[in-house]
Amino acid sequence: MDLDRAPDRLRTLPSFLLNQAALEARRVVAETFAGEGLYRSQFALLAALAEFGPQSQAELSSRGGLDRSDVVRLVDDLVEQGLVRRTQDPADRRRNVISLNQSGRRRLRTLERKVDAAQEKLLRSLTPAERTQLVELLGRLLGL
Amino acid sequence: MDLDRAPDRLRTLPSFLLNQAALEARRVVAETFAGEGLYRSQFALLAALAEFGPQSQAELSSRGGLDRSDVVRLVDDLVEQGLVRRTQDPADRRRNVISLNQSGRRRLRTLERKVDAAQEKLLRSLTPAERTQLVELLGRLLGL
DNA sequence: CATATTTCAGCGTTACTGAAATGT
DNA sequence: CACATTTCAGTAGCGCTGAAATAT
Repeated sequence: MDLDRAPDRLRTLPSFLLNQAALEARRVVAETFAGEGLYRSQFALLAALAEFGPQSQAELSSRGGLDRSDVVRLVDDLVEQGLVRRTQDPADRRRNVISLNQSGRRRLRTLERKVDAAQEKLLRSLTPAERTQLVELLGRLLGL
Repeated sequence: MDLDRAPDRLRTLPSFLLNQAALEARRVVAETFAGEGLYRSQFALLAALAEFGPQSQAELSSRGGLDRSDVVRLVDDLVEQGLVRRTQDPADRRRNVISLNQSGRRRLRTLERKVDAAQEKLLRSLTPAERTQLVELLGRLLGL
């Protein structure tokens, strides 16, 4: 990337740095998911399901920071891969209830290990304290 | 976005937070550039030209963190808009030398003001010290 | 009726790939 | 010859829009 040659105007511009850092993150994490035949955003879906249990696509959408219409396609694919189940909610027949199955739970555990390894690679130039700081600052920026 | 409802697994995952923060940055900054009829990456080109003077597209590519092939199209557009000149380098006829002209310099000044205003908006939940810290951490992550 | 959920078809931007053409 | 630069055509992923269908 050679960003050390970038103009000062960019090297200190938060929106630019965030963009470049996100790109780098994407590159590092992409390797993991390419090998798994999954999209990165599907990890968010699986994680939300593991943490909050069966839920509607609308909930998955807001919890994973994903568009409602993308959730449809991503869940389609997860169903095809046998990682989740999609059933109609009897209490509100507009809703689909998505739930993790055994295979999904197993797959998530594998992914978590690989995703964590990717973070390590991404953050290798930061000390543990700095990593915490970064997470904290980003969280605040996002209103978390 | 409602990311406060996100699972812990994501709320503390650096690659996820970087991605979401970059998205937010893109949303905020996009307003500026939509109104200007320019792409965000063209700002990077103009800034590099202002700071380092006339240079080849290859240099612009590495300095702006852009792909060589995208630089072609972005410069095409900047030429059309009359903001830069593209001339062949007599010393190495493979190269194009891109240079800012008056109109480009003026336009850049306007953009800088608007981009700075957008940063303010993006970072409004952080103190000045925290903003500096964030820039520092991202710079380190990127090897700057 | 207004509102919520899912689904579909399609768009714009972005980063990228591979290869050709040209020149050093 | 190996290598660098520009250009072109095309791809994939991502975030998003608008509208239809269904249900509350």
